[in-house]
Amino acid sequence: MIHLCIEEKLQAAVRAVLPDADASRIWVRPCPDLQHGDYQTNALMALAKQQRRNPRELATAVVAQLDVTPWCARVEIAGPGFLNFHLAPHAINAALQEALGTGHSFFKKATTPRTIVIDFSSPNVAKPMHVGHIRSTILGDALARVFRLLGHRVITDNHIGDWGTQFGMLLVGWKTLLDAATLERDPIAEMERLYQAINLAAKEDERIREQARAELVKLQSGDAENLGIWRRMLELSQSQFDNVYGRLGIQFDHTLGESFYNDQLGAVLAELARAGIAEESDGALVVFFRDHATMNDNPAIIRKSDGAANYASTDLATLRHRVEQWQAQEILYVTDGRQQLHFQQVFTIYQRWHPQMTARLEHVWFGSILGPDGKPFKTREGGVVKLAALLDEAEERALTAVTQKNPDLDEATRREIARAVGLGALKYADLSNNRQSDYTFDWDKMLALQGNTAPYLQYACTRVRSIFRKGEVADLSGATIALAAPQELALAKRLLNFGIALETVAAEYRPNYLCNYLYELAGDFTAFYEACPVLKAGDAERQSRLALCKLTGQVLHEGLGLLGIEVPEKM
RNA sequence: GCGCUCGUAGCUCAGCUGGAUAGAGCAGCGGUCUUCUAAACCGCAGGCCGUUGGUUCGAGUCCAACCGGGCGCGCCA
Repeated sequence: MIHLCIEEKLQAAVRAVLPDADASRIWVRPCPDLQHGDYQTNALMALAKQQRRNPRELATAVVAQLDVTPWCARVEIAGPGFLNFHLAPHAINAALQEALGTGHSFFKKATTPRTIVIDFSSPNVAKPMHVGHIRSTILGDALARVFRLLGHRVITDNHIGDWGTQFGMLLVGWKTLLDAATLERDPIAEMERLYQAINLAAKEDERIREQARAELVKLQSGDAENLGIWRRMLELSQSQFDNVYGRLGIQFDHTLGESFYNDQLGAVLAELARAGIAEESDGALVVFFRDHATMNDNPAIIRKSDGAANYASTDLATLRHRVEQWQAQEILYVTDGRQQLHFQQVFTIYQRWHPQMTARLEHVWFGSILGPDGKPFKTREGGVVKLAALLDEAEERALTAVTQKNPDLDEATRREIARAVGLGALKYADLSNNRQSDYTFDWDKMLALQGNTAPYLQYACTRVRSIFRKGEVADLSGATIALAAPQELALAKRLLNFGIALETVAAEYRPNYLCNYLYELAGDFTAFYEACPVLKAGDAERQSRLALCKLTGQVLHEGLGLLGIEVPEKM
């Protein structure tokens, strides 16, 4: 948090020099090259440009007002107007010692906590969860964890697809083709089979299509039998969801699916029509964006011409619920990038509907997962990759690797390690990419112990733990830290920047910044580990190095935890 | 046609309000285990950052045009 202290002083100095300027965006970041210093700001150059001043002169004036004595040994003006801050050794030591004593890891809680709703995962009832749900699920969970740690009030909501036209088909299938034994054994597979069979039959046979429509109408009008079947399908699906989320270590505060908003839709649509926001067009209720720069050609249908609501109307009702009932100040929708237009429309409609609304709405979108051929990821047979099967394979592959490496461990231990490593690898592969990029799914790459992978980071953790297992280490909370070797200094300075990584994740909803940080930290630790013996060092040095190990383990563990990744004791 | 997005090393990817010599991993080449886990580590080599213009003291990053890929665009979600 030293950087925040420096930043605060720097901003104060800028205000002293330029009272009218906006100093809030004058940030301090780690120097990309430690040759130049530990922290730098390049923001004075931008400010100088804006103020039409000479950048070096401005920098000189700011430095004259700047007092960072407790933290910095010196401050330099460099190049066209960079400010480079060189940390004072005792400040680094003090920060590390404080973290050792408190167990608190180099970040600061938000001074003004926000209420943040995060909408993610959103699987469909009666269908298997598949690879298409994984990015949303993992990204949403990681973001929720980061915002919680930073002190925000986070509400996670699983907006499941539990209503809609597919239930007409499913009901017909349930009533005519249901195999009770299969349903007992594998309910999701059976429901999927019913849906596919009826769908196929309906393509050939108009009567089946008519039957499905009739069953849907009955369901929607509250028919007891159909509602009962629907509830049963919901229960069966929920236990599948619970199973997958249990394996992934994910919990939701709410699971308010589409059906939850059914009885609000009529009123929502009526309000939008009455307010003149929506209008009839070809029998549907539609919102136009006639004076909008890019959406003037893309109207949004909020009620179909057959009178049924669709996902736009449900999303509007959902949004209202989150703003009004939960007092959300920020709502994140973690979905596929293909829904950008949809959310732009929903957000715009809602702004027209509730112009006084101040909540920040963000579509936190992500790209596709591609197979080795560069096309959307499928099974060898060209089918959808089911999520449960994907988790199984991750664990199996990790088990093979662990067994090769450590054949002496008993099977239960190896399976437990494989679980953490396999699922960790799967999650990390997703999180370590820029979420907006498409990424190529590759088992070997994600499970590799070299490179920016979960196993590499977990391995670094086990090396730390191994030291403590062998070392019989006493309490380190009062240890004196002295940093001599360059690897010790580099590691120590990296530790200080954990909070910056968290800040950038939160600012841009991008967990890959945390991944990059952890990878760099693990790299620094490895360099230290290679160069600096810990247990064999002399007393004072041993204490200091053990302290570094402890803090590294603490930050790695906490960081991986934020990504939903567990750390095995051995691997 | 309109819109979104991507184009960085042979491959897979990073690149944080525009900033200092563009970074990793794999693959390639060469090294390191009587020493805290060598599925580890170190070194070498590898780049007109799609093209062309523009803005700027400074552009992989911003703007425009073009080339090439992916995706979206009235009753699926």
